[in-house]
Amino acid sequence: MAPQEGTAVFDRHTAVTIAEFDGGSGEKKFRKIFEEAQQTRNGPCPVRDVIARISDKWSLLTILLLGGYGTLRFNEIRHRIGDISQRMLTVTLRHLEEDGLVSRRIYAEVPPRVEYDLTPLGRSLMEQVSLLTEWATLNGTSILDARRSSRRKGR
Amino acid sequence: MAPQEGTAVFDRHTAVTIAEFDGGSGEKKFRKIFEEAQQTRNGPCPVRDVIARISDKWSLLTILLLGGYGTLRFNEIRHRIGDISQRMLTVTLRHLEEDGLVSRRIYAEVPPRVEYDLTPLGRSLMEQVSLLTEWATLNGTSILDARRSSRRKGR
DNA sequence: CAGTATCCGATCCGATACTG
DNA sequence: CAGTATCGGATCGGATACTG
Repeated sequence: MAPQEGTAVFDRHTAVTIAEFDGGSGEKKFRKIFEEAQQTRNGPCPVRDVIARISDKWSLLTILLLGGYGTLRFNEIRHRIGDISQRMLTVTLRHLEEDGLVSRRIYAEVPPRVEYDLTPLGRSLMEQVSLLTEWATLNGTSILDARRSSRRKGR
Repeated sequence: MAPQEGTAVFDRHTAVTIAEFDGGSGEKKFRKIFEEAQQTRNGPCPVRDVIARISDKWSLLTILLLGGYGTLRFNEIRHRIGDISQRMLTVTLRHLEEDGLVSRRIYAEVPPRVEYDLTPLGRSLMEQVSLLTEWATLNGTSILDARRSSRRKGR
């Protein structure tokens, strides 16, 4: 069980940690995932790209909203989210539409009516995101506690 | 099956979409998830908070890396990610540590040695994130294709 | 109703220089 | 080795005013 890939010599405690980790369920898989997420340096990579696109203040929330309520009009989305500006909702929806995650249907009426919905692709993403969200509701207080106690101890 | 909550009258196509969606697996659950993600307006909410914290360029990638390789030293992380600046790695790791997702062990040696690892909380998050990443590797090309064809069509 | 257009402050993030 | 400190450009995102 010699160290590889330039990792330093382990002390006893670390060795145990690594051993436990290696004994667990498929660390190779996670390594592969990370490596795939790394291809950006040599060319475009979907993982980093997806991360970049959903890493903003409103995308995930919008996807969750459309996932939960189905077809919605512009101002329905706006008011359900509540504290999103008109500009940012427009920008967010355009991005999601460009990526094929949200569909946009315009009805030639006066006053205009525009309906948004998740595409099948968007719905499949929403299912993953909802799992992440469930994790957050379960473990969010742990994070907030850790954050508070870390701040109380200074820095 | 009357419309509720202020939604407009549906045309036939939309009605079908909604019906299919309602007939599916538990849209109420997603509604609940979204509503929980909404509590921020009335007070702090874990979901929006977690979203805000991982919504940056490097957090998810760092979590994936530590998940895949276990204990790593500062420069090991740095070089495996490759294109992260020293400053951003420090900032990212401090945030993750504050939130109790990453542990930091300092060894009183010269030259200094600092080892990072996921905490159990961080590991459980990593498992969710890795699912999201698997989705991205599977569907990333669909997104890139959609984006490209949307850009080709102008705007 | 569903946007656009413009402005501007906040923050993110990289580059660089320095340090225990 | 593993940081900290400082600067400046880029981008994000809110407020406001206007429009088909």
